[in-house]
Amino acid sequence: MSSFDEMDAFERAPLSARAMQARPAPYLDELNPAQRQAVETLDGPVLMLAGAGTGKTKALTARIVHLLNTGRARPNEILAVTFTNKAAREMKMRVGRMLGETVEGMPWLGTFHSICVKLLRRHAELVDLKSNFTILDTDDQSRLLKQLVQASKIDDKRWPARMLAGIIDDWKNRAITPDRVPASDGGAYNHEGPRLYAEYQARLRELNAVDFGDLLLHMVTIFQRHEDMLGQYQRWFRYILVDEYQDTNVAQYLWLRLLAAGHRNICCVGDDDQSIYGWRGAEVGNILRFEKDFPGAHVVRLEQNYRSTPHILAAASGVISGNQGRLGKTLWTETEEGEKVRLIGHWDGDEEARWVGEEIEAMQRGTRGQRPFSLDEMAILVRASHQMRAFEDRFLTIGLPYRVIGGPRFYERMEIRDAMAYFRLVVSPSDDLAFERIVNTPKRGLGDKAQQTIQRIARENGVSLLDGAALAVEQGEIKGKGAGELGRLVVDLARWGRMTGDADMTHMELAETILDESGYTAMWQNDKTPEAPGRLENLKELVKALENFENLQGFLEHVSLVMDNETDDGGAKVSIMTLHAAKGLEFPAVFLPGWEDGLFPSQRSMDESGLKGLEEERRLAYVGITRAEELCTISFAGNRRVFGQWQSSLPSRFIDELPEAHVDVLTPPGLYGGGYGAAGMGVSSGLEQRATEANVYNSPGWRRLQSRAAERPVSQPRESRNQVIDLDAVSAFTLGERVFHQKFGYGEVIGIEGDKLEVGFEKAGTKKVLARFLSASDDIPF
DNA sequence: TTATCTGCCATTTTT
DNA sequence: TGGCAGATAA
Repeated sequence: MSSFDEMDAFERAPLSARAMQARPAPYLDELNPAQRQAVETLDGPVLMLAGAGTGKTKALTARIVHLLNTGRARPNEILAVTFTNKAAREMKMRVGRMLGETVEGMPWLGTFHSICVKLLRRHAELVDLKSNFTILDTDDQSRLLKQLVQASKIDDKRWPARMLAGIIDDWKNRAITPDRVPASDGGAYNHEGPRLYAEYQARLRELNAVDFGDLLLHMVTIFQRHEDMLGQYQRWFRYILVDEYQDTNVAQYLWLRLLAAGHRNICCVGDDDQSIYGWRGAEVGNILRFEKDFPGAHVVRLEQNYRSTPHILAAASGVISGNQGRLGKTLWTETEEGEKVRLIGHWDGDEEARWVGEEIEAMQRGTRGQRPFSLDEMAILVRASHQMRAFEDRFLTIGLPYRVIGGPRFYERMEIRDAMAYFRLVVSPSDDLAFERIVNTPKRGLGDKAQQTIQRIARENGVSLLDGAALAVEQGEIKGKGAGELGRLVVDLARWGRMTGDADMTHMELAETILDESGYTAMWQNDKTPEAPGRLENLKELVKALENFENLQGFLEHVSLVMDNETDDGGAKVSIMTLHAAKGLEFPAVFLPGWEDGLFPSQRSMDESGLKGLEEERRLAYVGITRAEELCTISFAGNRRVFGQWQSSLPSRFIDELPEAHVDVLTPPGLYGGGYGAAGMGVSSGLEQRATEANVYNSPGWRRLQSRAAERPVSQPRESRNQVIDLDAVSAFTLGERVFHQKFGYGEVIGIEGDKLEVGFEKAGTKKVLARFLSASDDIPF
């Protein structure tokens, strides 16, 4: 700065620019203009509307790095919240990588829940808890509720406890404490809901426990009641970043608003089009309302997509444009056109699975005209997990390696919870829920009656169940072999408890000792059910996982919040998962099966939530399509076995919403198409036939479908459909038959091996082709 | 107390 | 059709 003028310019430049002159910011060069704006607008409220695949995480991490680099905040002054541990981990990793070697910890980068645990442990006394409270998982929660329900003499047949659990969760999601249950909700759970909620909360306090919902709710309560403390945190967290804002529920929203109320330096990132957790309490309204909540907010749209081809984006946009009240984004891309979204109809669900299996194999070999895809690059995304079975069955029979993503988490497995209950009891002997879980596991001859006795004695003496058990044994209230076993358990637990302080023993060794001496390991070793070996394996995993922690306490502290199972046992596999589980992931090739009305969009969604439900389903469709990078294949089946019963169904209404110009129909018209109707007499259809080559299929099932289609109310016209049910062509050919192939032309069948045929083509020579790519040549009438 | 049976009921799921 | 929970029988 030699001249005055330069000095002046420097003074007038935004603070960030000045700071950047001091420090190089190479990470900014890698951003597109929108991303850069989102990163550089540091002060005041910012809403980053990030469409699918637009580099949201990149922008978010760059923003954190920028805050640090410009000296706006120290690492511990940034509050960055995510929903999942995975997202938190990834962000941590990327921030570290961007910053280079010197990675200072970001103590307040984590999930809503983990951050709230940290805060709540500090201030537990403000909600009548001790700072070593336990966090109940859903299983503990429902057992507790069941006890309360039964104690209230409520018919838990008609009013299942899990229903109550749902209602209470819902209240907690909406930040409603027992004293504030709105009158309109008073009738919940046979009018007992509000009372039981209060009882449940009281019971949790007695147990010094919280459930997941409480973590947020308690913090909101504390902040609302203690302004001074809120003020401290408002000053402490100078910048707030929120990922997946469209998934926040009311409690999370309030929590954020309270914390941001002072400086309003809050940056929320999200995509209203990807809000798919409404049923879990997420409020799309939060993101739609952002500009009202934070007047003067900068809204930045990330619209350049780096993931998918134009056809895929266009298809996704076409579908999502059917939704009302969107903030609106127009995704665009520079990538080359690629293939259109493929659409194919199948006769039934089994046929669909078979086709997908073959298609995957073909794509793997690269014989479908595309580049070869590795199995890791392909995924099947379904609406409901029961759809997975058809694929699993099929893939098992053809020996196609696959992996199912989702399903029960590691720590949700029975053996893991049992083992953890032992650990819990060793660490905190007054953990009654843990005691209940394992008193009779393994079987110790302590049935209902014995357990009731323990409960009674514990209550009479005002002590924990474990102490009650000790008394019961002393007083001879428990008889028979149970008495000896129970006495031994009590003594053992106390002994293991003393061993936690033993310097000669690692906590892993202790854990093993507990599992062995309690007889728990032996229980599974003696179990001859097929899953027993797997459970023993899981227990080993559990002990191994302990390595990462200082001691048992430390492990238990974190495990309920941050343990997930990512057992990647090498080898390329096709992924199968639900659409929900796929959010945030991407694959070069994606299969979206089961696009049938009732299944997807799900009838239940529409029944329960009407238009709102339908729109969420549509967002789910949007999420599904936008997972695909190069090739997206949508399919449906005309018949499906539902709960063992065959049902025919109509293609999903979302299929109608796909823009025709970006869709390649792999099956010919006929079913709903004008003109071809019931007069059908064709026998086979080739998959490669295009829409222009009409074909009809003649069978009872086909006719059933047609009549169903005809019955459809006029209010929902479904005209000029472009797809037809495919049929299994395998058996349709005989040696010497004259056939037609889309690519190779006419030829004669000279050999049959299962579903593969050897065909001598007139022009292309002898080839081995899949039967389904052939049609009897006489049946190409049009 | 434990083993077997019957009958019910079936989305999406993170923490 | 199948998985699970509660009821029943041994």
